[in-house]
Amino acid sequence: MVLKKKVNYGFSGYRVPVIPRGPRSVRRRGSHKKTVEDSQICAFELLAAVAGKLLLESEGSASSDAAEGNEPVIHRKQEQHGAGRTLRPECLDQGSCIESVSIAGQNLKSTLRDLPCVACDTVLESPSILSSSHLSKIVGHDVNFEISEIQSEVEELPGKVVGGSCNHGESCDGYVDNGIGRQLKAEGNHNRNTDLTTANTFISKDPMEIYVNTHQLTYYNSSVQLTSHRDSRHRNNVKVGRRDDGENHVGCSRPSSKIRAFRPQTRIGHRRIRKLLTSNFWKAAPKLKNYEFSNTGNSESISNSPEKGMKGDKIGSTVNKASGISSSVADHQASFQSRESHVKLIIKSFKVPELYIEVPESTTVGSLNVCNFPVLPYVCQRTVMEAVTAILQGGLHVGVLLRWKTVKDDNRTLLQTGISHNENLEMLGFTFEPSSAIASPFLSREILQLPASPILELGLSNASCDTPSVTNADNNGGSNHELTLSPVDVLTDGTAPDSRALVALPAMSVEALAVVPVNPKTRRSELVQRRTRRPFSVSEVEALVEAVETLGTGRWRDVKMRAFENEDHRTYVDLKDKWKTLVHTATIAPQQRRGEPVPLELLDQVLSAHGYWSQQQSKLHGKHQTKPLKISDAHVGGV
DNA sequence: CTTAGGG
DNA sequence: CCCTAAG
Repeated sequence: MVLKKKVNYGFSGYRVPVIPRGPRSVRRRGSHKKTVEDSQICAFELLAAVAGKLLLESEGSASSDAAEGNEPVIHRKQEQHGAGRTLRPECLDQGSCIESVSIAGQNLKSTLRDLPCVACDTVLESPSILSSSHLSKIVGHDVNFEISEIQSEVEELPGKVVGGSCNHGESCDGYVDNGIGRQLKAEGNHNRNTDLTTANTFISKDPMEIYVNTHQLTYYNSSVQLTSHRDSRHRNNVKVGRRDDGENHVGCSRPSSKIRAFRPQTRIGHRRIRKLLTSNFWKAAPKLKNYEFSNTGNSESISNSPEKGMKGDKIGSTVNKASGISSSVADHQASFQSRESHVKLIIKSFKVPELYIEVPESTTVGSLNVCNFPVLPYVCQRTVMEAVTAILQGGLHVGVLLRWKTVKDDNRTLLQTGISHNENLEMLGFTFEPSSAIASPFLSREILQLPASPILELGLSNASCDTPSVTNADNNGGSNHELTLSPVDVLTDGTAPDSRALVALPAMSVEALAVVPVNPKTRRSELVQRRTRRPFSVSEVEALVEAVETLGTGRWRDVKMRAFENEDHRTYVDLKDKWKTLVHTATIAPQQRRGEPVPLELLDQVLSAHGYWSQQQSKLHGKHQTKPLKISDAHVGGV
């Protein structure tokens, strides 16, 4: 808030306003210098949160996934890099300290770790290479981890849970019966964890390794990457977010290929997510036709088909399309004997898309089930874990994208589709779409804002002009969420410089979010809290009045910049609203006024300024805007 | 993103 | 304060 010299006008002569109001397009926007957020701290916070959780989880959990490590693994380097299970405090001060955290009790490790290593040595005759059994296993395995932890909640939430993977083209129609005897089923998933009926049986023996970089949490190399940043606009909240840094890669063993990441819809950043979560989200839910919410009674049955439910609107055409083919799975075995050229694909890693966790200040620490991790007392590990869990537990649908287009025909061969052993695999991508529509709800209990269901896209291309745009954007001060389109820097894993890689890319599924609310009315209060009320102080009013006197009533942004630049909790809309109320207050009888009394003098100023600008506005009507103020000529007569 | 208004 | 239509 900035208090400036009072401007007297109207009675004692008005001073020509500073900036004539011109076309907005012409007026410069002023400096959008938002301080670069301290992403490192946040990253660490996230790490800490996760780490704490993981550490706890790891306690008492066996660690051997070898039993299931039958999948062919190629490119699996550094996987042991993060074998350690401790988080070193020293990292706090390091700018690029990479630590690993092992997570036990979750199957992520084996699955995620292997996921990137999915090598299609065998020829897959079906286009759905990605849906090969390997992937299915991996994903399915992974996806269902920790269901036990949220089981109780699952039971309360209608929704569908798709098995982590589907085999042989079967549709992934796992679902959750919301009845009393609700069960989680994963149809079509004949791999491990096929039966989700007893959800709580999914206890991974394999620790999940997380490589953490203080700057960004990274599930590196066959890992899921999590990065975080802080949104300056929501400093009142604790958030754990992911930044769109592209460092996930899926590799294709094919030399000569180059990697590029493409992120068709990365634009869906915090802001948008927030928007969805805060308003549209709830309203949209009722519109869904493929879901039935019946948490209130009667049948309570819910069924939703990802393919149907995902179609429809707004975001993610890619996603939607992808879902269309996600349920098909190539018959890995059948193609095994083929002697055709093989297309080798390796998914080295992929990152978890948006992890958006927002916790209001008013939330008590206890309610968050705070972890005992010293670093981040206010971020509850559980919250973070649930966020992750919610994203993956429901399973993933895999879609194939070729040159940004969804490959819909599952029956065509890879060759026919254009994915051949000889050609450069151009922009071959995969989409990992969370198949669980009920994932988010689990978080709602303690996370006030749900993370959007993510879609992981694995893109492959031979483009060589990879440009790490992330860096620039990050330094751009503020618009971290706007990182889009730019190719993500390719990580070739050093040892395989020529290998192609699929880059995991995030995307958001709006539809998925829309499906979440079981009971909109209830959820809303839980998830989207109103900002805490913050009555304007007299000094703030003074600053506001002063600014408005100078700038007028139609330039709230400028008013904000001028007088409340450093008060993030006061948006220009707030200022506008306050002015509105001030005018109203000044208009009504003193007896009717409430709240902290505003000095009469100020109210008088409000009144006069309001009157002046209103008049000015009317005067301007039809006149040149470049000469809005002619007051000097015709001094507004005194009173 | 901003404005302008209604809720 | 929130939500939205408009620009």
